[in-house]
Amino acid sequence: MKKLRIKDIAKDLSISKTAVSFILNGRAQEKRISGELVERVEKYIQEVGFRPSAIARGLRTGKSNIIGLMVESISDPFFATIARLIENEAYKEGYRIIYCSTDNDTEKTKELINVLRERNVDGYIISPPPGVEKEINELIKAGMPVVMFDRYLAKVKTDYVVIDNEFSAENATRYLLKQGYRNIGFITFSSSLTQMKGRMKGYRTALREEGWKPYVLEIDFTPDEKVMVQTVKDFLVANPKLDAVLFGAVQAGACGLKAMTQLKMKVPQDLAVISFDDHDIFELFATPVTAIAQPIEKIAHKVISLLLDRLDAENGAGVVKEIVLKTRLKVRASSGVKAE
Amino acid sequence: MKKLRIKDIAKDLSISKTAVSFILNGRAQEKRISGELVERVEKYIQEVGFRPSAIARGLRTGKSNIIGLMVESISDPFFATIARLIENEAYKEGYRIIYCSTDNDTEKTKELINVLRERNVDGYIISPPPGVEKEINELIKAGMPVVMFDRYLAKVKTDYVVIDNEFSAENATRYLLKQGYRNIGFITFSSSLTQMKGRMKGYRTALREEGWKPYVLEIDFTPDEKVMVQTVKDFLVANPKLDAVLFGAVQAGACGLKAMTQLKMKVPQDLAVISFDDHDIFELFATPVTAIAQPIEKIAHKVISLLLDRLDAENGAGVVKEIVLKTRLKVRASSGVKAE
DNA sequence: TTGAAAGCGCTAACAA
DNA sequence: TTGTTAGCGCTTTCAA
Repeated sequence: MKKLRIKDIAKDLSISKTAVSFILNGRAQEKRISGELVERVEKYIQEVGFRPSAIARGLRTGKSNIIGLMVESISDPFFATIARLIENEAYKEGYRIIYCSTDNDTEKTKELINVLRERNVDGYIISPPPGVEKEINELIKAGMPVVMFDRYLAKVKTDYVVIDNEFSAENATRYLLKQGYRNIGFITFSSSLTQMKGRMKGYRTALREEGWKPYVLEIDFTPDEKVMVQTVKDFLVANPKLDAVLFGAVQAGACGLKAMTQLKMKVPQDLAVISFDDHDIFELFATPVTAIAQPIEKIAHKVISLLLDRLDAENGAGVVKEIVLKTRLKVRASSGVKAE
Repeated sequence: MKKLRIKDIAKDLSISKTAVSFILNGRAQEKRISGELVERVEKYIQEVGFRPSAIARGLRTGKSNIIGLMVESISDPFFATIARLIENEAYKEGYRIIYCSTDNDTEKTKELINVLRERNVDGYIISPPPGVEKEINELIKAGMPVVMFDRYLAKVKTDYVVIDNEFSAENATRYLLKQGYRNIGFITFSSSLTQMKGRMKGYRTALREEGWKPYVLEIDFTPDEKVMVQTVKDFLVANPKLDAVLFGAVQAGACGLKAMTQLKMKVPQDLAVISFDDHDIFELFATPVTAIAQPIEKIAHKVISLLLDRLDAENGAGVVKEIVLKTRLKVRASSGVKAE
């Protein structure tokens, strides 16, 4: 049973290719094709399980019905969850997803943009590394819908969805201060990205305004987690005065908790903890960890809605929408009042 | 700057379309095109950033260079990690990935297979739900390379990569028995899939041979985790004799640990724990949890290698490779010797 | 080495 | 309502 084409269907049913095509595309009524014929064709198509070639259609129409999703790493739980939610909503609208992991690598991302481009994807959802402004702007200039999330690029004028990083970090830091902690560290991955800069800024602001000194550790990301855990351990040992720490991301938090466990530090007695991103590890840690929870569902929903809007719009351009969502501080035992 | 076509390149360089095409496909030497010309064309292509349309090429050649990846849910950390590793290796070989989450839903999966089929994907990596034997067999009959993983379908004769579920579960159960536990429960998601059946069987075998009674809870999966946690709580409360429990999957383990935390049960004093799949939550739990770790890298590597082999082979058929990998019991404090 | 031309399967303008 | 036809951009055969 070889693959059928529209032509075959038409021949089998002794009707025209055009009619089949119109019926397939739901334009039967518009083209005034008899309901009787429509039914006959649909029944036949059903029977033989005919599926028109998306490739051929794509070549002809210039639409691929594919959305390119570029994230730092699809295995990151935050991005994996977003990917899942986006997939669901996109699917309902007839779009499929091709994903790429950028590793936050500028050159790799440029290449990946080209890869998606040659596949004629209809729209892009990008959590961009720094340095790809030019490439994304070219995409936009070529009329492609692009939505950024998690971070944005100041020099790229297109929709984005982010959280209020600065406020969230400041708020969490102030919370620690209110609980009685004074020497509060900030541990995060080194990054020039907007979201990390915002978190860092909020942390520094809170401390500065209250007159306390910042202690910052920027971890270089490596695939070998042990190395990163060791970095955190060294930092904690080198700064025994610390009584609290804010982690800038879930992986930083995971490394930190492992480091603290290995150092046999008690939470919150030896060190209070708050981390960005909520995750099972924080809920289940020996002392449940206070987390700055991102509204993941809302982020995913906004992202795909914005993209679908642009996809529908046709007319390109339109107002640029910059969405900033609020986080929620989920207070748990790790940030309890300082005992002394 | 509109999109270039091969034709434009040829015109700009005053040479033939054919030459450009051959050079693009690395067949210049074979076609005895002068090195000088090749260089000139490559330089120009570089300069203007020309990328041939993958769609047009796909239509012409029948190859899409896309691999379809179908997993239960891309947000599941196990599948997300696999997806990432597969992406990397596939990318090196020039393949891109379209993913779909099946939700383990038979009808949805059938539809998704068709979706991938109409996109002309070159190969399939599937972690199949039950009931899609017919559809997958059709794929295979049509000459499509298919590799299954995590579980397999007995009635589908194609490559697969799984772990030794039965042995792993039996081994873990025996370990608990050796540590002095006697009333050992098994908590898992309800499933007729091979991997879960294997785990169940191994668990039962160990208990039967040692003369102890099984206690099984099969959780119905729901997106609302609270419901599942409650189910586990009810089960634990209803079976106060339990002194140990084996979780059949990481999510079951997560639900279980949450339930136990809420019930203020101490591990391992009130209940010893071992879970399938290793994960940060197990490492970081108040009492670190013994885990049956799957060799994720090896699984991903095997899966994509098998698929690439088949993709290269052309000749279809070939011997069916059924790979069974070993797991590793990572012993932690949650399965310490029973105190009494 | 090069050029012409067919055709992958589909859509859609146009004519009937 | 229906049929014809011209491409979409690329690969590849064949002849020059």
